Amino acid sequence: MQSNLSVTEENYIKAVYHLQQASGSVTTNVLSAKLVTTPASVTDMLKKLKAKGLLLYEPYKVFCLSPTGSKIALEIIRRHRLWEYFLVEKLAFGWDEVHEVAEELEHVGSKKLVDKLDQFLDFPKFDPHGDPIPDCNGLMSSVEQVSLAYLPIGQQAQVTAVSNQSTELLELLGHKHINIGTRLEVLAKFSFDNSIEVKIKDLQPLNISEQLAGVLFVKTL
Amino acid sequence: MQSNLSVTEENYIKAVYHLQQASGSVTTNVLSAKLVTTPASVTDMLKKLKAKGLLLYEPYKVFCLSPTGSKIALEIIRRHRLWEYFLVEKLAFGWDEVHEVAEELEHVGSKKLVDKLDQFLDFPKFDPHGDPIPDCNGLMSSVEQVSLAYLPIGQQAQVTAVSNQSTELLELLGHKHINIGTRLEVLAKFSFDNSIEVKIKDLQPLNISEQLAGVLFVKTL
DNA sequence: AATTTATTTTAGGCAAATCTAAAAAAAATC
DNA sequence: GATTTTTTTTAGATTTGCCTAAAATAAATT
Ligand SMILES: [Mn+2]
Ligand SMILES: [Mn+2]
Ligand SMILES: [Mn+2]
Ligand SMILES: [Mn+2]
Repeated sequence: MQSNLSVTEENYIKAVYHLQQASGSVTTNVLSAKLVTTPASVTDMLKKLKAKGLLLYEPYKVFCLSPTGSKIALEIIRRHRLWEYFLVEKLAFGWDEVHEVAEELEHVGSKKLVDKLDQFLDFPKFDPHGDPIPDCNGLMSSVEQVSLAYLPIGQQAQVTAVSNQSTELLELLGHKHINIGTRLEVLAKFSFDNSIEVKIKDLQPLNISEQLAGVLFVKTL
Repeated sequence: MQSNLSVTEENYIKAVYHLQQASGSVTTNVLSAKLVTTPASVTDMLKKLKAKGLLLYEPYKVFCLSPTGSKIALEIIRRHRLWEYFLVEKLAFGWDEVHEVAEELEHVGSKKLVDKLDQFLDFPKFDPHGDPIPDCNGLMSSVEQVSLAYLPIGQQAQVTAVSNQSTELLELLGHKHINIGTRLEVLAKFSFDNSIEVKIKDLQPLNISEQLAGVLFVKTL
């Protein structure tokens, strides 16, 4: 069950996955632009990935990942986003300086390492950029569900989940009259402390701290 | 000042360093055995490392790392041992299952990553196997200085350092009459809790917990 | 000192990943 | 529908790291 792919193959698979998300299928030219390489190099790799059963590809046609390929892509993305979360939350990196390093760390494939890292980080659901982190089975929150911290001003949303079940968190949510299903609107965001002012119907506007916003997940309305 | 070496080149440099430690200089045959490769492949790489100024090498002679090569070796070893420490102390790996993973993580070269990891781990001086971790300048405790946790029964030693300056630690050391310079002998080791019984002259035998032994560094006598 | 043995290097080749230039196919335009 | 343009693939090289087999050198034996 271990796939044993080269760093290059993994980077190709991840790139195909991300381009698919945007447009359903991918072309040689688009992929070569994304990877900053030549179309000829891409064609070489496409044949290789097809031979390994990871890509559905016929010459001159658009292509997409096979089910196996998609599963591997999600493993790589899981590693990438977990490491990003680690770098920001534990090593005090800025969210804008983690990508390059995660681009390397994502290729350390030990399943045990990744699952233990996930546990150490308390199973985060979103990376520092607000992108969902696949769990150990490749499942992740739908992209509609995002951390409250990433909503723009004026956005209306409904609380769908909290990433933490501690009594401290539940106490705070009770005090602010916030529950799963609560509808709210972002009134303002303050860069000084990254706090957010939100409006809940029939209540006074209230302030959400950076810490709280980070663990509150909502779907936009 | 960034060296930008391949994983293979880094593994060669590290192997040369370790073999040098044992015997002062290295031969093609010995290195090929260590890296499980052929002497011909080693010769190829030796020429490449010489061309890069990392190795002092003349055909048919023994060779050793240049000052630059040594510095790079210490950076790789620093990364390897810091990751091993991280895996054991933060991710709850067993000390016997970290080497393979660290063998991969050591090649992620970001200086910022490594120094922040070091800080996050509180600047550990020894890895889980008792080997010293070079600091950000490549300096490390002499191999004579080891954690008390790694001394065999019957060994006499003298306390040389503690890896932590907390008041809690100093309080405990005061209570046990242990100072820098204190001479002791290991009487027994208990695998149940990894505690150690030591004898200090003119005092009753006393028990050192696993936690305390881990931060007490000694030189053997 | 001559011969045997061990070590090391060279020569030539292979696989992976890349490139440039040319050919083939598909898409867009007239 | 024919022609131009774009996209994609193929052909042939290059670089890195590795191999085997043969040649060169050094070390050990007699
Ligand atoms: Mn990558
Ligand atoms: Mn991200
Ligand atoms: Mn390694
Ligand atoms: Mn170690």
